Amino acid sequence: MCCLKPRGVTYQDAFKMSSSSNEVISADEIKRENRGSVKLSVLDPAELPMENAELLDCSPASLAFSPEQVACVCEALLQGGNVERLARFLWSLPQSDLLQGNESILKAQAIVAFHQARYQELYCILENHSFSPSNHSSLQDMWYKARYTEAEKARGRPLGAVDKYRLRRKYPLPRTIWDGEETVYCFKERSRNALKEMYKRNRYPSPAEKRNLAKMTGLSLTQVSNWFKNRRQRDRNPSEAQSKSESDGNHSTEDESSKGQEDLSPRPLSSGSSSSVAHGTAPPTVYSDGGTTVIQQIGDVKMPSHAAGGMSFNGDLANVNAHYINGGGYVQSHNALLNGLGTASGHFLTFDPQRVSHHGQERLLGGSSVSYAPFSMEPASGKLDAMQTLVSNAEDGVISSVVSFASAPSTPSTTSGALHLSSYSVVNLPGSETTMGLPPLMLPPSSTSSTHGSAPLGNVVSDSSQHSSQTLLYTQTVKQEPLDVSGSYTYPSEIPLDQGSNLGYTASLFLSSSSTGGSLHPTVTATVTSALSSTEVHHALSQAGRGLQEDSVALSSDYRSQDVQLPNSLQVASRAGEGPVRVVCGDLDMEGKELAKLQTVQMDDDGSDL
DNA sequence: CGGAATGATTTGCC
DNA sequence: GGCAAATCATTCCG
Repeated sequence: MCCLKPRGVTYQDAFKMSSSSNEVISADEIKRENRGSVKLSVLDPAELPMENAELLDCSPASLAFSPEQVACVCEALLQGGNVERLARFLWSLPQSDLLQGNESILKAQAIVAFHQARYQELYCILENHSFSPSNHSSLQDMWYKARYTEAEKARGRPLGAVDKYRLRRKYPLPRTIWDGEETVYCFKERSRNALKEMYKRNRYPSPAEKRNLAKMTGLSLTQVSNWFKNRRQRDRNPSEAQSKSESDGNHSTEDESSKGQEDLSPRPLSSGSSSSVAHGTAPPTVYSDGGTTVIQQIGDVKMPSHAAGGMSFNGDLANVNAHYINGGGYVQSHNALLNGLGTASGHFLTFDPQRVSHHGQERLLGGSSVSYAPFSMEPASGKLDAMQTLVSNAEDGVISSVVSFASAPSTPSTTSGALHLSSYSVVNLPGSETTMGLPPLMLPPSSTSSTHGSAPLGNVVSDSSQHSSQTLLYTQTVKQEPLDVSGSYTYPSEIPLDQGSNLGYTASLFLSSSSTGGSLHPTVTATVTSALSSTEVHHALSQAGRGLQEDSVALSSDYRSQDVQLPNSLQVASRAGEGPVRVVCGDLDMEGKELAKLQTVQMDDDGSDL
């Protein structure tokens, strides 16, 4: 660990930072101001019956997240793409959390370092920790972009393609973020050989063969097709290049006489040079505007199948610069939504990154933002950190995400009262290779704080003095608005669908409570439309809710309007091509007090007519 | 979809 | 760095 970010910021500091941008927007306001947008209403914190006093003295230590939780938060924030908030979150963590080498945290640190132009730190992180292949692509991009940016700054002018190429040669990727497979002209030799082999046998492969070849090589079908097309073209007029140069009045370029056996003479890659170029395709584009560098796209999101399910933050980062709205965090543009909460409960909604297809290739678009809530409280004032909110920006109707956590403090003193995101569940869609949900970080049920506080809903333990606290995380991907649901909110309806993509949308609701003073039995009504079979829903619900009894998940025959005792988390997912999913979570009820009115999330699976 | 022309990158050499 | 060849991508046409 060479150069990890210097510490020195305390929870209090973190709180100040976040509280400074605290804004609570009422649901009504949101409704009014965001017609056609997703809205979420949350009860005004002020109405909560809690005595803040008791929530006050919650020492920072007591709010510690488990490593998995920290990682999950990082992932969520990463996915949202708001680096500012991610940075703040990291700052708020104790050193110990940062030093444990968790990949998500490291990744988060790297991203923050990158965005804050602390490149040495970035290199250090990347060079000294091994990252999983799924993260390679984005981290590689970061590595190179950092190099480019540095060089650009040093030279005071934008770099050309060749300049970048040279930098890549000069600063080869560390093996920690690269599988070591050399590439030439972006194609791995292995892939090229496979193509050549096939070409030798058949210059006109059938679609099926191309598909197969694409699968084998990890290239896209288009790339395979282009390769054959180019190859045939070269074979047809091998002299083209020559004539070109000749017309330029130049040397004869004798060379190409190689024609005949070119199959056997692949150009050796930079003789022995260990460097490499690791872009699969679609080289990143960096626009330099004045002093700032705007990343158009980080990483080729068009990942080869094996990398599917990898990070999605790359795309998100893309537009962060362009869309980020100062720390104040709140709504902006047409599709935002938001709101914070206060004291002991928080509810949140999230929208997620989006994707668009581009020439048949899937890419991620950035532009989402994240908000996270109180990771700390201010002991002195006892004021709970209000949830930060932020805007989710959407492009072309695709709503991006907002993730927020509402933390709940608890009792004074030591062991008890720790805030628990009691459960994390992440949807991992079977049928979807490119799920935009949270990464698969499953928190082992048992691993959560032993002491107390994170009793699953439904098994609520009543612990005298304590007040209930809730943590709710909602993350979700939304696209297009289907119908309207009873009193629910709606999404813009004119959202273009991405017919080409093959997405699975997921919605996950995390609700935890270290409640006390009575049972907490919020009810979630999940209305799932057409996307899932009742079995799937049942499975999702029961799986998600650890404390949930199987039989408490009542599924109606048409699996709609199922009322369930709120599990720790609820997940509903749709798979690509299965149609819209709608989830309505409402009527959270706690001790008779309505805490959250309605939370609606609708998901629509594009390309449903596959 | 394949072919031709052309654009943009990548690579090797000097 | 300049330069040109090699290679991959894109566009237009039939």
